[in-house]
Amino acid sequence: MVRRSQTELAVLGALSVQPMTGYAVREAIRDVLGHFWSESFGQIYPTLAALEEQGHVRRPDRAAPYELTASGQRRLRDLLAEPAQKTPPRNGLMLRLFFGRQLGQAACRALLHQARDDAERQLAEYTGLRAAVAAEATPDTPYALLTISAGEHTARAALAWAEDSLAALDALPGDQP
Amino acid sequence: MVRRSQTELAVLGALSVQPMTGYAVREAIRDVLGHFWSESFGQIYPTLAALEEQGHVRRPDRAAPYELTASGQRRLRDLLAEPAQKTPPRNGLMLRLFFGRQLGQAACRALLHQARDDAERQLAEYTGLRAAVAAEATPDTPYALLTISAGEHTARAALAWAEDSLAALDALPGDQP
DNA sequence: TAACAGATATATCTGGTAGATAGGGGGAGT
DNA sequence: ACTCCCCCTATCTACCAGATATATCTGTTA
Repeated sequence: MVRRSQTELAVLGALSVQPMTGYAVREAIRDVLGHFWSESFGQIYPTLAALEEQGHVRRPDRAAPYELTASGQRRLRDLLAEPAQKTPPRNGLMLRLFFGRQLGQAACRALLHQARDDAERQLAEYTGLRAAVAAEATPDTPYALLTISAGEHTARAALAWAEDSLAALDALPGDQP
Repeated sequence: MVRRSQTELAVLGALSVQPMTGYAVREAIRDVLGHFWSESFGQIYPTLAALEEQGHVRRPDRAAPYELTASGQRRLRDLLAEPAQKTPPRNGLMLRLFFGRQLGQAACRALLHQARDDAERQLAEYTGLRAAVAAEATPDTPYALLTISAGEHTARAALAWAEDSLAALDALPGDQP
């Protein structure tokens, strides 16, 4: 199976909202899609160049922002319809907890405390984000709320897991804090 | 900041359980850490060669499995103590749902159905895994159960989110199925 | 016994990807 | 004029996944 570049879809999607420079594409992806997607300059600029060569994206002049062409709009729809390829898991926290006996019980507790705090902070972020997005009702709003809801569910799950796990570690025989 | 190879930690961790060939390392990572970690041959073989050169890993002869040396054991502990670097998010499902209006409501519903089924299947997997791991009690078992619990929490959250989202889409004005 | 299938094992290549780095240009304040 | 500080465009290195090539070993079937 051929590996497909996922950057193309994200860049076309960003430009479907409004014309932007490469820099602004990166900002938009970080600020708007940041909780489930990320792109780096090293990907964005070559992708924009390739898209321009294929006519999916255009710049009135060298200094103007990139804008989607009709063919780019079509390309976006095609890519959206392709099945989402899932990225292989790589969770450094779990890797450390799995070898927790060798890391030590105290260090594991510290990791879990951090995970709990992270989840709490994230949950608060999503709550604020939900309010901001819900405030301005557009045809796209319901779909954006779907992705925010996913973040909330995930953060709440992480929070509950961290609490459970701290309790489980406390019940373990061994050096208590 | 220097980027650290995360493969090194995973390979040393696998070899800390028992001596293995490169092929077996890959199998162990897939079968035991598979729900939160993955490695490819393209990473494992060069990493093993580098670890051997640094003396962290040894092979009695060319055909024997790799085994951890004392310095490798130390290296493993050092890497475990390093803070886990989180991988940037890249969720193709969310990317598609975010641009759901352009994808179409029916296609979004199909994606959510698939997500719900995936979550259900995963949850069943974790339940089976928990039973298998809990059956044999070793000093490492409680830590393995922590990572399984994380999977269960995440899968349950994904399930609930998919149900919620399907309901939200149904409540949306537009082409109903 | 020969042929075959399938698992084990090692290695390499291509191309996607992250993160660091470098530097040009323009506006704001001093 | 000077010099920050953004905005903006790149480029490079290292990391990484997945496909592929190749060879050996083992058990099964003809």
